Amino acid sequence: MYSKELLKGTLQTIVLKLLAENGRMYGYEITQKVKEQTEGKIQLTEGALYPSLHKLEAEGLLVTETVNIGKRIRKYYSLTPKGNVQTASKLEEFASFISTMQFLLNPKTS
Amino acid sequence: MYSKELLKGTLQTIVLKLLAENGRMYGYEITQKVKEQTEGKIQLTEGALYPSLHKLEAEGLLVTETVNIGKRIRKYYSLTPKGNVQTASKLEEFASFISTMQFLLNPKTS
DNA sequence: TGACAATACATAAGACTTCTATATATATTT
DNA sequence: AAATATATATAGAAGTCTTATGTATTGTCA
Repeated sequence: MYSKELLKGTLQTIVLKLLAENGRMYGYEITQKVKEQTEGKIQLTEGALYPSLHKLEAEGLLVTETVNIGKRIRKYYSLTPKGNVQTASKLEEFASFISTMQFLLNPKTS
Repeated sequence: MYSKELLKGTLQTIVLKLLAENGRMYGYEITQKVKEQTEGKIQLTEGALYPSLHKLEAEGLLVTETVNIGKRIRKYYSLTPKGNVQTASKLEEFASFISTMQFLLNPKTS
């Protein structure tokens, strides 16, 4: 598990990318997928995830779909066209940021 | 310039690494060095840098040295032994975080 | 069948980091 | 003489995430 600060600013990017890849997902599924794909190194907390999802929805990047699974409600999130565009630009920005940081922190080798 | 959020959590790492590399530096020098080395892509603001330096000092990772340049005061910061240890571990953590993120955001190619 | 863990949603309060704006003062360039 | 660069610093605000908590259903194991 990484120090809390590092993850800041990357949560939205992670969520958007996962949705772009998987079509539609629900909150709990996202936390599990991230945990699984990072071998537990990144674990999203619900207190961070849900506000973030709601914010992305309010911004028009996501839409929701409510499905009843037995007596339980499940809320699926998926990207809007606007969300797709944002995802691409967020990923680009992150990639560029990483390469800048790598250069800054390791000027001799990269 | 990157979105503000991305930088969060990396400022301390940047500062520590620069000090490890350059021996001792003063605040303004740090902002200029980062700007120069990243071709303006990362620009530290004073409002972020000074509180961060003070915090690192309070934690015993940095020590200060005040020097008079003419009538102007200049405050040099340098790493303590504890600061050196922290720097190494921060850099390691960051490298690991980056590789996890790259895997997560681009599972096909990396 | 009873208890516990996993699934699934969500919010409130607070911590922490960083930004914007502001203040102060000297040195250098035009 | 004015503007810009150098140099430190703080206050207030914004934003993100954590911790803690709450609710309810479903599955598993003893």
